[in-house]
Amino acid sequence: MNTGDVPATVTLESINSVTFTQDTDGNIILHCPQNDGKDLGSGGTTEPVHKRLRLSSEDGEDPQDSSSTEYSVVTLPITEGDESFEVTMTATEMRDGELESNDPSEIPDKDSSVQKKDKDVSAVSQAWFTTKEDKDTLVNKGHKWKQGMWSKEEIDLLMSNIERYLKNRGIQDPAEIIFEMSKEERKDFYRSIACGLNRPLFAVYRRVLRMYDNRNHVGKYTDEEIDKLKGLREKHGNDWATIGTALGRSASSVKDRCRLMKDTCNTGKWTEEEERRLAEVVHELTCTEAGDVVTQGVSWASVAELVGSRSEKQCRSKWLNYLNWKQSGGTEWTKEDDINLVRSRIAELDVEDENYINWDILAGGWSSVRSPQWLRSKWWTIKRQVANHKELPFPVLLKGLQDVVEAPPSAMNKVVVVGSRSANASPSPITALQIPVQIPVQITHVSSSDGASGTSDSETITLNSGALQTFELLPSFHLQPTGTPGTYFLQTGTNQSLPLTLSANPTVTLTAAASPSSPDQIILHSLTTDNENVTVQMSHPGIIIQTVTSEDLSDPLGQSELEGEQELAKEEPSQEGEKVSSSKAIPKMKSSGMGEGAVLMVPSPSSFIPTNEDISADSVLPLGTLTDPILENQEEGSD
DNA sequence: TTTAATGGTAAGGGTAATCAAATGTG
DNA sequence: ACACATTTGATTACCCTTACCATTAA
Repeated sequence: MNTGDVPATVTLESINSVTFTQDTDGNIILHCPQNDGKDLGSGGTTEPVHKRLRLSSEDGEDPQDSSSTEYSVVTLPITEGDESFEVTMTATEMRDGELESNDPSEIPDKDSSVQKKDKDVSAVSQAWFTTKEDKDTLVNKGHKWKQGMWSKEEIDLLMSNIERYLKNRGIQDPAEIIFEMSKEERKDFYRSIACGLNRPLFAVYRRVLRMYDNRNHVGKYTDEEIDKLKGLREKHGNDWATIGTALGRSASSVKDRCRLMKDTCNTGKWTEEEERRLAEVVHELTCTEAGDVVTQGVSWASVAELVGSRSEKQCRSKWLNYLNWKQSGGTEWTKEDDINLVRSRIAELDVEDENYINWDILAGGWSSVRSPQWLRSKWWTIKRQVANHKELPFPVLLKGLQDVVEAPPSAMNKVVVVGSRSANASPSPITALQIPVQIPVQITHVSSSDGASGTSDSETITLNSGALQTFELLPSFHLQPTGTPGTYFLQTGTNQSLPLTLSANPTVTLTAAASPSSPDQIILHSLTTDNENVTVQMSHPGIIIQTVTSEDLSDPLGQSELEGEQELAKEEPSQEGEKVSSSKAIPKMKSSGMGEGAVLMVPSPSSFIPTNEDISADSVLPLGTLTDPILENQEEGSD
């Protein structure tokens, strides 16, 4: 909730090589390399220094109650050729009790000088609790921590923590520490790398083991492996470690694989008899009756046992994604449900992170929802319509989707525009502020009325989009090649007027209008459609229009940017036609040789203009560049 | 000897990506 | 009927937490 924003801005001058990162709660962590302040008393200490910034404004502060003021980074303009940078921060009032605890008996600090301020997060991240009591204790003290899938931000932080640890000790490969060192030798490794992560230590530990175990993420099991696995299972039972070693797979991997191949398993379509049995068993084990909605508290292992012909996962999947819904009188999911989900249900929650969505509540009493789990996966298919959904902060993504779900299905196409902050920006992925809206444009031909890339008022660039559209950029926009074939910056040479209007019949014309935000480059800023016109507002530096033509599909860049594009909005007969306000603004593209379209990835509607309030989580300084082995590393390394 | 911290295992609920069959569409 | 695109159901590789056990240091 950013309702209490105080317009306090502070300019900091950074000292050399200090890095800011931000944790999942929006706290800013100041990372100071070891040798910078090499006093720090205890000479032996080699811990990296992490400081959670807690800036206090004079008068907002009331030390009496434990309310405090949190600051978050909102902008980081980086001036080139200058060591310094500016950090603009906004102050946010914290409600007391949320994270604060003045309890002096908290987990003791071992390193008093450095980490004593980490009371909130560290109590969690520095505790190896696994028992119910441990958790209850912490919960009772008012602590909260994150569960579930790790976000990209968390992984990034973890990686940078690891990298820093390695650097400090001159170690190259984290696997050395994790798999070769004795406990003694790697003392405090896990504690160090858990800093800033609001997760229990054991969760960090688990994740790290998985990440760096080369026998994990091996990929699909071959038939030979399956055979071998069956044999090994006979011989070694549930000794997964031994079986794993013999197979060159991690213990958890072979364990999971075995779960899928219960001895007498049917595959493929369920028979009516099987379905009947499944329902019967589920209701019996959960003491419910036919027609009741049952989505939790089911022991699927037991269910599978009783059903006999299916594995636990098959049973669960069948039940949650189909059978329970069918039996309790569910209705079909419609396009309106899509809109309802995105524009109302989720939006009303006003949560900052997807992880805070309670799908159980959301799914309640919604007859076309098959189960909370199913609804969640529905959300996933919706958000994948946004090509760069993974990089977008949740609120930004959500806002952008509000347009996407209402757009006529034909407005979606396999189009990708990749945004970038500026032409010469570092390769860091800066797509934080960009809301993709996809416009079916295929740029098959680019011509310029005069060769001089300049500011001639009459310059016209035509993007021939095949059957449907032609883009004309007026008067002095131009496309600047980026070096990647088919990828351009859309650029203005002088102060251009914005927004632009894009009319779609049959020529799409970008027309300049009022005041610019950037003299050089512009970004599409909003897109609205009424019957005939598509209006695009533009501002902010840096946009790449990447075209994806049939020929380009073999291009590696094109490929990678296209991933996850399969399920773009479907055409819906829409019986209640009048419900949806959007009409067919954009005629469906004939597939006459069109292949794929081009995609524009644009920042969001005008309400979303990246003013400072909207910039947050991703506006952190670049961290180190340690790659995530899970994502990056498919080949073998050390073993 | 106890006890707390740390490190570890198996089980099982879960997610997300992929494959394949079914269905829709011009 | 067809050629195809899209949707949906099924599968599976991988993720995460829980419950519990083992070892070690204090």
